[in-house]
Amino acid sequence: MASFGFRGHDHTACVADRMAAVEAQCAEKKLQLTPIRRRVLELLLEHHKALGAYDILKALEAEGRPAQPPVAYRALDFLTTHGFAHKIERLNAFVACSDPGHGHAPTFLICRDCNTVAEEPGTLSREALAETANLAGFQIEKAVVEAEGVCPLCRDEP
Amino acid sequence: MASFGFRGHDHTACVADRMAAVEAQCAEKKLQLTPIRRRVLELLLEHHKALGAYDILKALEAEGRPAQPPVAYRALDFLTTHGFAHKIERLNAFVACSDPGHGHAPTFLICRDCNTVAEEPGTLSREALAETANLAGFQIEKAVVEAEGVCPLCRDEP
DNA sequence: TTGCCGGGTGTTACACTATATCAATTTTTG
DNA sequence: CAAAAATTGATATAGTGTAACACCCGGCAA
Repeated sequence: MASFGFRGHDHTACVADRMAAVEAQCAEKKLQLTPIRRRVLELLLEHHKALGAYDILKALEAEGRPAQPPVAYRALDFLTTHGFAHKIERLNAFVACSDPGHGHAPTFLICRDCNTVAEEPGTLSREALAETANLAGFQIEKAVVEAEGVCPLCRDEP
Repeated sequence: MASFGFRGHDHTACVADRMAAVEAQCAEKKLQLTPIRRRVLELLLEHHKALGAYDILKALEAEGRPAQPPVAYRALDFLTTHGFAHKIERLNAFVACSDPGHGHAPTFLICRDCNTVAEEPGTLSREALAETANLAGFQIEKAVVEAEGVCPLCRDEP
């Protein structure tokens, strides 16, 4: 069984819940959750770790729906633009957002062994960041924290 | 005149000072600041913004010292490994470190117009981060904040 | 001296990541 | 329905990064 936030959980229900939440948001905002976009999001949720665009293409091919790179990148662009997924720059890979529709300064805990990514809210003090930015006259539009290390599962079972 | 931290400064002196500091550290730690490594660091300092590996290769070629990609990546690997430069994942580019030999959780303010990068210390609360990590049983090895926005120069002169 | 060994460099070739472009199709909207 | 907009399909190519091997040069031990 996969892990989420490095703790065990009912993954099947987890995926279903998140899909339902995204569907609801898409309906509300009149966004088109097309079959491809939907499937890509499901893949991210199922694997529950950072997947590269080409991992997704491989998965699509494996299930008899081969596609070219732009297909994956367009779906991922849709998902990230609307906050349903995030790009982990450090890995050139993507993860499903754990809490669509909220905050804008997530912290990612990235395991360097298994590439599992836990998304935690609010490590970054909004005040501290705003203060730093103001000091420099800089206008922040978005900010992320990427922390790399070892997750508990990989630490215990090397 | 270029800007540093979005404020004007004596850039020639700035470059010289930083080079001297890095030289001192290399001498102390018995690191080989070879001509190529030295030149790459100088390029980063002179431009004072994020440069891609291929930007550096172009610059080297322009000054009559053509080189292949591994040359740039090796130099950059040396510089980043020893804390003389940082990689900005968001840009697939590199900047000289503004304060070699210190802290490990820098905040980068990245201008989306001109790619200038300001490195500010300590926006990220070590305590908050440690707390978040402990909560998840995660062992952090390094963390960075990458904030994207508009620098004062680009905001005033669009 | 000789020979080894390690780090650094030069070079070729290749792998991985991402986007531009245009045509074809579907969906939305007036 | 017709026009406009959004999505998809497909080809080609751009941009980023590394593997692998040969070569050179310095130190150092036999």
